[in-house]
Amino acid sequence: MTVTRLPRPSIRVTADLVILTVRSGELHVLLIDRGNPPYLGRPALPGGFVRDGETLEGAAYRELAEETGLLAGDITLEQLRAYSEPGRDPRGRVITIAYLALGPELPLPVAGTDAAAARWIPVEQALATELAFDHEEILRDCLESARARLEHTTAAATFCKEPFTVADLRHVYEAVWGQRLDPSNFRRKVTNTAGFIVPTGERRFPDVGRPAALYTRGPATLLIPPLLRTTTDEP
Amino acid sequence: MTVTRLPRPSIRVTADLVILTVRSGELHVLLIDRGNPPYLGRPALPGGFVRDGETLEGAAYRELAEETGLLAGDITLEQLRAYSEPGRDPRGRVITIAYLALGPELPLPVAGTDAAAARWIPVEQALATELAFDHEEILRDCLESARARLEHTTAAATFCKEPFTVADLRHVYEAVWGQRLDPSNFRRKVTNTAGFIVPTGERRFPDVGRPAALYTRGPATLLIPPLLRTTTDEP
DNA sequence: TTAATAGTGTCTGTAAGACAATATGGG
DNA sequence: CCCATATTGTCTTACAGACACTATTAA
Repeated sequence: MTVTRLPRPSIRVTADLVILTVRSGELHVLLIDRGNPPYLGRPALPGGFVRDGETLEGAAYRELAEETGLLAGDITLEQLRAYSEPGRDPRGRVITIAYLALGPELPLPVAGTDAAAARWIPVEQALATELAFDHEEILRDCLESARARLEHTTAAATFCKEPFTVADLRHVYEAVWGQRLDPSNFRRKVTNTAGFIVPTGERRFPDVGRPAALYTRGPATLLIPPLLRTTTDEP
Repeated sequence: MTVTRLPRPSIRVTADLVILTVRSGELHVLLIDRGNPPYLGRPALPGGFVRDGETLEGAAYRELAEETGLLAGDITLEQLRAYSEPGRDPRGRVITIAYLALGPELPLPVAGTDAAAARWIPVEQALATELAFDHEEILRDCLESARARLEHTTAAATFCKEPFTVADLRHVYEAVWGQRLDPSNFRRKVTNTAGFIVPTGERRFPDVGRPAALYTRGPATLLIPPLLRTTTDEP
């Protein structure tokens, strides 16, 4: 039996970012307009090639800083999955690892990058648009991941600028899940989960209605028991 | 302002497999002994380089077939995550995407591959061994992923050769979670979850004790509500 | 009959959904 | 006072954990 030396092709690797934030009660994603071929001028997820001696995480945080000015301390990126269809990039063999970030009302993206423009787009609108590459699939996968994450972790609080009210936190769930939640039951749930939110003792006085107590993020990262969506269906 | 052309290094990519099965009530993982440097003779996860025109999934299923003779129809692989530390492979820049497979009592691995040997090792023993590369970290991550998967999906049934009894299914949970479950409450849970297991009407007559009803896997993939471990702790 | 395992029934505490009731601010 | 929102409380149902109890086979 002859042992054949298998081909070990060189592959270029990118880290692409799905950066989500809630603006005016609606979930938005950061998109750029591509400044180079292929898909010139087409909306796309920010991202770029991994450099020598750089981890995927490093590349993802570098891209994040270039596009938004946000540093690693400001926001947490989480690896989602790899996309490897041979034909997915016309330039050749490119594998992309997608990263998901959840942030509070983020600043407008910085200019001066490769991208012709970078801006916040409501996710519903983004999904109705023709995105570059297979970025629609990546965005859909990240969305489902983000929705599931809210069920089992305290990640929703990272969408909130501190200090925040229980209603602020609830609005995050409502925006990401696209579903209204009962304010009373929601409050009971989050206040009974140790370490989720920590009261500051301060209050916020809105234009109308009773003032609300203010909170900061607590040390817990997991929600036990989880806070489940009511309408769950097969994937 | 000068635009610098960024380096876009070529990277080699592997798909590595964490194949788990339950043998004699204990969770086992498939390991090979490396037949080439680096880490010559050291136990490692099976896996190999992605070829031209091949997806990561394709490479993973090809490796699976080469190592075990199992085909895509026999077992499902699920992508876990990518490992990209620059120094993780002494041969140069190699990024690995890990795949997780859960299977019923699987056949002994086929011989005649690169690997000097392939065999089932209890996971506790594998974790106490010095594995090649960063495979211990990959194995730990896949283990935690498998444990979490049993909580929210019907994946545990894929560990069982059909037809199986409720006790067979319970033994899977006990092996993967490393924790005893109450037979009575476990039965109530799985039989009340629509589409998890389907009775065949047949029974199995063991050497000792009352015969048990036999089941096959049902169409459901998600467990709603989930079947949670009692002892859950922060990651 | 006994040993051993399969399977059923019951009690109890926790938590979620629905929703009423009360509190507290600004007009 | 009225409006809007925050916050508390109550009732009901679902379900998990503990565990007693019954059923069915082989030896």
